[in-house]
Amino acid sequence: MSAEPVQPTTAHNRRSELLAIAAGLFASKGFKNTTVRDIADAAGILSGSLYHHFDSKESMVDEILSTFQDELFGRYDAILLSDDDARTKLEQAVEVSFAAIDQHRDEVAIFQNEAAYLGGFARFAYLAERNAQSREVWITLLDDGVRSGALRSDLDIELTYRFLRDTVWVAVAWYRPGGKLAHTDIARQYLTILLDGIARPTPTTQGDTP
Amino acid sequence: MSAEPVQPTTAHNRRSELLAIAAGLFASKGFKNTTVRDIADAAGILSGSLYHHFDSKESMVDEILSTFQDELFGRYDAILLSDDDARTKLEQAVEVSFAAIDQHRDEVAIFQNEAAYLGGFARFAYLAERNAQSREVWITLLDDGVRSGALRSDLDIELTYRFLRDTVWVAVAWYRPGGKLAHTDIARQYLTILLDGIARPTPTTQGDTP
DNA sequence: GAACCAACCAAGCAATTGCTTGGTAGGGTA
DNA sequence: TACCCTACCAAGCAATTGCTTGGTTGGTTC
Repeated sequence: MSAEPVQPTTAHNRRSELLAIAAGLFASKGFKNTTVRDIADAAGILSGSLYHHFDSKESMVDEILSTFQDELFGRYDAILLSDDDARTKLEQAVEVSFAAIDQHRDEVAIFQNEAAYLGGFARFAYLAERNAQSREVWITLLDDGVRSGALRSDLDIELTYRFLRDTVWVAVAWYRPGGKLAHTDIARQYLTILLDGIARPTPTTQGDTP
Repeated sequence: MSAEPVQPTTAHNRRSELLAIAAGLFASKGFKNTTVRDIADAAGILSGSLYHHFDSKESMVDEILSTFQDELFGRYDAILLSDDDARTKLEQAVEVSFAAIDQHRDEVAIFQNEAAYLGGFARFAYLAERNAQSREVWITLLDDGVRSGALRSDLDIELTYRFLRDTVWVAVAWYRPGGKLAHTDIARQYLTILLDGIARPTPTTQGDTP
């Protein structure tokens, strides 16, 4: 009756194994649409047995999302602190984001689809904080880009930020690893489309060096 | 206990009134997270009374989505059939999309968030069809754009299509009517960012007219 | 070989869910 | 007056849901 019972690995990993299974279901069916019985079935155990590992279904998403975000923002911070120029930093941020989509597709999808709903609960208040933090990262990068002359000076930073953020993350809806394009290729192409619009035009006329 | 009982209008409109209330809840909380009691409360009636107007909760989303899509694709078709040049058509398609976000925010949001899940049911098979149809619209516009020389010829059409589609529709996540920017302004700005990347560079060198 | 432990089962409970059923209030119509 | 119709109520049922409880199993440790 149950799906493939994943092969038993070393003791301490069962927890993360179950989390990965749950993440896959949450991502594809939605949090509310996924029952604890669904998760248990996919893991080859009974639903009650899940509660040996986790307090609740809620704490499963909690752990999935918070773990992922901690890692992601660690990488953003590293970029911000580096010595590279503004344009390079912006490119790196985009690349890191696409790498996250590649390596943590389920987590990104869950965050994309459920953050608005989950954010309403006190327990998930950190989602809103992370969202604000993310905004600061992009705005900083864009501001630096404009100030350094790497980006056009007539940009509506706020709108451009949303454009950039949305454009990057929605790719999770269609990207599948192992496809024709690697995530690095997609990041490159996205950046090309983006920067040839955002970047200052090639020396034609238009002098606006600050 | 119940929220504001909407003022009674003429008889035949009660149905669409209830649909609008349901759409608002589906959009903000998600389909599965919205109970028939939620909808009834918001309308100031009891949950059972909804079934005087509708067969099921499912048929409510069904009517919401299919009605919206019929209208939207009518507009796309009108654009495709017009005599305008490729670039104008592309701009119009983007503008129509942003107008849809402005005038049917709930419907767009529901489609964005629930289509993947609902599409799994036979009843909502038309969602996948509409999706394919939408792809044809954008691909056609992009192909025409490249062929006519309005767009760069080195574009990965498939990737550009996804970029364009995603970019347009995710705006529903943050756009609120009555804000600083009208939907027409946003469409303009998006097009500027987009086209200055997509459109062939201003006559510098680069001769690639086919 | 006794004690311990992580991982799980078997059974079920309380709450929530979509939906049904039989009835009623009030306005319009002949 | 009699009839009908729309919009609703009151009560509740069957299924599903998250979660609990007490027990079992197989392996490891001392």
